[in-house]
Amino acid sequence: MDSLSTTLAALCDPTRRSILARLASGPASVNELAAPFSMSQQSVSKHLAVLEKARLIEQQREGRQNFRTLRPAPFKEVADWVEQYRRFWEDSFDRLDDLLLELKQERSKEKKNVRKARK
Amino acid sequence: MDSLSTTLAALCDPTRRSILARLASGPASVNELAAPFSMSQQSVSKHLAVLEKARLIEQQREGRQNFRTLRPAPFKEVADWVEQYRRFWEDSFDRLDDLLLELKQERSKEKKNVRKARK
DNA sequence: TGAATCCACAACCACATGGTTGTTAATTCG
DNA sequence: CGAATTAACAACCATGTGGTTGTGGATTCA
Repeated sequence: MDSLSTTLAALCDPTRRSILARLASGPASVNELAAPFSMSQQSVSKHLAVLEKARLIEQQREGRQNFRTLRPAPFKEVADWVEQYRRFWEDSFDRLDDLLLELKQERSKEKKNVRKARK
Repeated sequence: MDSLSTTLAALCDPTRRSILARLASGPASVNELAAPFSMSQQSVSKHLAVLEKARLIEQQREGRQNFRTLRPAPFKEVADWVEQYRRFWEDSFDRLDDLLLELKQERSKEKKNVRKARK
């Protein structure tokens, strides 16, 4: 699977996003990360494995404990991807209507050209 | 499932992102959307259903054809979410090291305080 | 009207995902 | 040393996902 798909798949679980939010305030051990959730440590470790495969976090052993830290790159990848669509949500509703109308007119023009080309 | 999770789950498939990219240049029918892929029309329709459940697209019937259009709101939701993490990827690597070092030091300060509190 | 086109619905299948429990290795502490 | 802590590994299970094929309804066109 491509990198962006892996990243988005890792991010689509609320437990994992919550873990990332915790890590945004600094590294944490597995137990610390698991504490807020009503699930087993093993389940949280599975989530951590998913986040690590997506390179959203990295490990750093210290004795018995295993600390996790954020890795920034995939976040930027997501931001860059969604940025392409900014014009859609930033235009006012009126301007969006204009945009869609414009696109629709281009569309029917193309259709006419196709018909013309067939004749 | 919450709205953001549904959106990210819809976005984590490359076929669906490709469909959205096509729709960014204007509305399209199911056949038009299915054409670039080496999969059945029914599979593409399933992907469209996922995108529609996430409110990333909407339908508009015209005779036999069923056109799809982009809906901007969920894109903004994703952009707003990832924006929280901007400071992590925008800081230079040196500054990031500083940041992590800083967080780490805060952490060990907390630890010391905990030990102090126990005494 | 009859044929062709567009597309949705349903059933089926292989595989991934998110949870569980049981266990064990490594490390720290008394 | 022996006990407790931390966290990983493995097996298992229910459910969801992404594909398939078969089918049929609505619409258009000759």
